Amino acid sequence: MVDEKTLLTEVNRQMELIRRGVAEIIPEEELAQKLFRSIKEKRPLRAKLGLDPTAPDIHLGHTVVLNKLRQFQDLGHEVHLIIGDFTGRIGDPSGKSETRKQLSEEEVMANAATYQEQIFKILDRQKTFIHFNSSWLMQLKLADVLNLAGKYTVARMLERDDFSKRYREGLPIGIHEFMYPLMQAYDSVELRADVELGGTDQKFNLLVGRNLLREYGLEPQVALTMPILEGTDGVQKMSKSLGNYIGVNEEAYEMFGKTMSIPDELIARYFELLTQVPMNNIMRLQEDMKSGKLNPRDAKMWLAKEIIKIYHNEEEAEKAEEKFKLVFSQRDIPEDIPVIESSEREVWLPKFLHDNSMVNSTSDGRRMIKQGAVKVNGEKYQEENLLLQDAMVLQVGRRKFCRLRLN
RNA sequence: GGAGGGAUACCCAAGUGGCCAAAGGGGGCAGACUGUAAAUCUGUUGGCACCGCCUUCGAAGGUUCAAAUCCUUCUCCCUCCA
Repeated sequence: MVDEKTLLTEVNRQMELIRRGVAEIIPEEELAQKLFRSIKEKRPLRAKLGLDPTAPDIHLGHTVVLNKLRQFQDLGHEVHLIIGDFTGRIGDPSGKSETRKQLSEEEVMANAATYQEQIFKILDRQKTFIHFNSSWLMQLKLADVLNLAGKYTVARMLERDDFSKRYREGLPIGIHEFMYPLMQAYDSVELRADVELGGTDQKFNLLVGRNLLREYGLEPQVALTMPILEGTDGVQKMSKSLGNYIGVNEEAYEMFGKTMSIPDELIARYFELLTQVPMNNIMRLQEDMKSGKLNPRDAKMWLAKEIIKIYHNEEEAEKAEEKFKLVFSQRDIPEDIPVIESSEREVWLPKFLHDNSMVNSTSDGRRMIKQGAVKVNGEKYQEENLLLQDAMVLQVGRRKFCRLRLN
């Protein structure tokens, strides 16, 4: 039997780790209580995360929440992922900007599979449970649905910014839209979730879950929100459609470069939300950058390596750094560049570059040449015609290279 | 059901007969600088063997020497009224 004091120390230790990077824990004391009981009774907490099955490509923005889940696992708790296949299959006819397209069962399953493959780069497979919410939502009869709807009021639904704003402005709100938070909340009921995680944009939904559990006479879940990560542009949230993302499946060198392109101000935030580097070290790093002791560039290189270590490995991280330094610091030509074959001797460069997808069009090619962006064997080349030689290296801009092979 | 407003390049947005391949901003790309693919500054940003030609301003027709701009029809979006 463990004494109370040891228990409390452990609770505090876990709480401190869990607090890292979070936006809000609602309410914090309740989480501490749940932890206390969990440790005392040796019964892991059930941490829930809902996933949308429409976008199976995971980027670092998604990993902010996943990392937090992983942390729960490392502290001995369980992760329950809910694949929202029900809504995906029903489709969303209200569709504000774009109508959510209806997915077939096969598509949902395929997406879920890719999801998992990527998610387990972060989560511990042993402590992860996957559920499809259609398995219970599909069973509900109209009476059940009405019963569910009866647990909430329109006024409470309108608390959500999005709804109240649209209501005020006279924009349409589909009645079924009120059902989505309730369905998500119902997932928590089915699961008996202890804590549900999500981005800050999910706060309302997480709280509906909390209230609904109470309505069903169960212990309310704790809502834990994580910040929305800015993309490599440093302003807008990371998203695939904005093209400011770093995907977890990307090559190491690509990850390295993209990380180097984030604004300096974002370095500490990325460390905090994307790596396991201790907070003390991050604070020190921040001070050193401020005092000029540490070049932000070097901090970013460290960050890039830390990120690559997670999704690839240490060796890849080192190699990516080497290559980056070679290309950008020494302005040298890397070894592993694509080889293009040609049987011609003399070519018109704009077209040749276009044919080999080094530029977007011949016009673009001409512009590049004019702007001095084209190099042949490392020398700036401003002519439009070029005599090809075997093993010649062509370069457009800083990072597009190719080596010729004549045949 | 009625009245009105809108659709322009990757995005936002000017232009309401020729000077429009189409202002401005964002984004992208490139150059300079910085031993950063940060910041800053500059250039560039439809295609084509290119001082010329071809295609592009929601779609299709029409008027004109000349249309993003005027006319007709159509599609979609929005606002107000019922």
